Amino acid sequence: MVSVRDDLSDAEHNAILAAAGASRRFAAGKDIVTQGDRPGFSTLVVKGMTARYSTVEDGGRQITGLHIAGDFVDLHSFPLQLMDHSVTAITPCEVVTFPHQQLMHITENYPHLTRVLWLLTLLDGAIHRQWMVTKGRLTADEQMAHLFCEQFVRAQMAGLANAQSYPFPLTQAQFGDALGLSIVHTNRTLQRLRRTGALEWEDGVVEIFDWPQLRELGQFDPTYLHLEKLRR
Amino acid sequence: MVSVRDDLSDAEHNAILAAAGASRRFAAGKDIVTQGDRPGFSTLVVKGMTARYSTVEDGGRQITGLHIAGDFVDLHSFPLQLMDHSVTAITPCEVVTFPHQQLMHITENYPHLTRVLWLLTLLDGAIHRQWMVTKGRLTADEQMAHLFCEQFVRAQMAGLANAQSYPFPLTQAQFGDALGLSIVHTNRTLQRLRRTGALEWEDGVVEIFDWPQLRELGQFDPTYLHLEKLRR
DNA sequence: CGCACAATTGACACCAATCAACCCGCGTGG
DNA sequence: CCACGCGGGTTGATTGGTGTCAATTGTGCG
Repeated sequence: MVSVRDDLSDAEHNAILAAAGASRRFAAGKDIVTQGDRPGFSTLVVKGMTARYSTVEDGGRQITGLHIAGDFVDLHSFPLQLMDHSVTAITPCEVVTFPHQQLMHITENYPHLTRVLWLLTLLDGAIHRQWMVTKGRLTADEQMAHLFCEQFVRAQMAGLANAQSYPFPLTQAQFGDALGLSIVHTNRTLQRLRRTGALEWEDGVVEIFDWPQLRELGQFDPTYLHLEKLRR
Repeated sequence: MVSVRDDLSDAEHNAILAAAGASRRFAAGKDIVTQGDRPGFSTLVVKGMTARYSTVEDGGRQITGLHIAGDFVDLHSFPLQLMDHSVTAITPCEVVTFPHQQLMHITENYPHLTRVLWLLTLLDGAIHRQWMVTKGRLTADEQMAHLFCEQFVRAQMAGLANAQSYPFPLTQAQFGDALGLSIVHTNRTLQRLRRTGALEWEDGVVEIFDWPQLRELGQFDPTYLHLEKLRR
């Protein structure tokens, strides 16, 4: 979402580059971090799409976040240490790890950069709250429209979107896990959305035909994505 | 939840005390911060219960978090500035404000204390994720049992609980807004829970009769509350 | 006394989960 | 080459959970 380079001085930029550790690749479907881990480093997505998820007793899975290039998927594990959920690769992924020791050095020496990292985790929290609202108080159609809107804006911010389309390489089952819906109902809801003519979703690409209508359907207001600049 | 004094050195403790600003009181039902505000300070609850919430077009309300004594309700507004949701007083509340200028001073001079503040916001995020999971993948009964469990543990951590009971001063309508259920269904779900004999909820107090059963019902695993200590 | 609010109950409609098929494209092995 | 399995998508039928509408009770308070 927000590139970590935003608003950074040269010194800060160099510090974050120096903190980067190993590059790693993950095949689609592989876990990048697993619930219960104490990873010792945090992971920045460089290429591909990842999902945070938790499972429940009956085997159900809930995806609690989707992350694309430029997102830290587990920056919270730096202060919290223990992973309370898993992160999996939706597509083949390329990531860079940031050892917590290096992040510690940053927090000891670069207060503004520390606030930027803090802010990145707060954006996740803001998105979490919005998902709670859509899950709790919107219909399946509205919720789905909202998620399509959100992902469009986030893809734009990451520079991954075209004027009217963006990559969205989920299966409908995964999409349903993010929405908290069954596969069947996800499929039917998607078909209703398609019939509105607001969008199409094919071959991992969402194409928006009628943005005002989609935004209206999903009651989408991007304020919670905090597109404005960070306080220095 | 976690008292901000945990793990703090004397110097850090003094710094946080020095950062405290005005004390304020709010009557039940009054907003402490409102969506769209740029408060310029963050608010720590000293007494009473507060709720974060957002509203949707049809007038529906979703409560995205409940906060008790010891919780910062809008610490995220320090890095993010703009409030993307509102916070209201469930009961009469006493709070202390921390001017962002003072928090800025802390982040410039107390790296470990900064990480503690960061951690507090990350705990909110972890709870958000858990709420998403219960909303998306558990039944109303399970979700309600889970919330009762969570609130019990959090009340214990704040020193507000007795051995088997804790204050829970919501109306059923507010409780339903937190669960994402209608008032009627909230009431019926509560009655089913009561009939299990696991708990009672009367006059703003929850009394737990059968903790193992309640925990089992709600599939409650407190890992996500990160009860362990912060990395120094 | 009258009123507002919280809790509760019944009847009903509807949204979404489940179960069960089926189609399709693709890769693989006989 | 073809049969087969498999994952992803789609559809129909049915069930069940949840929302909505409406009404009632009880309580506290002006």
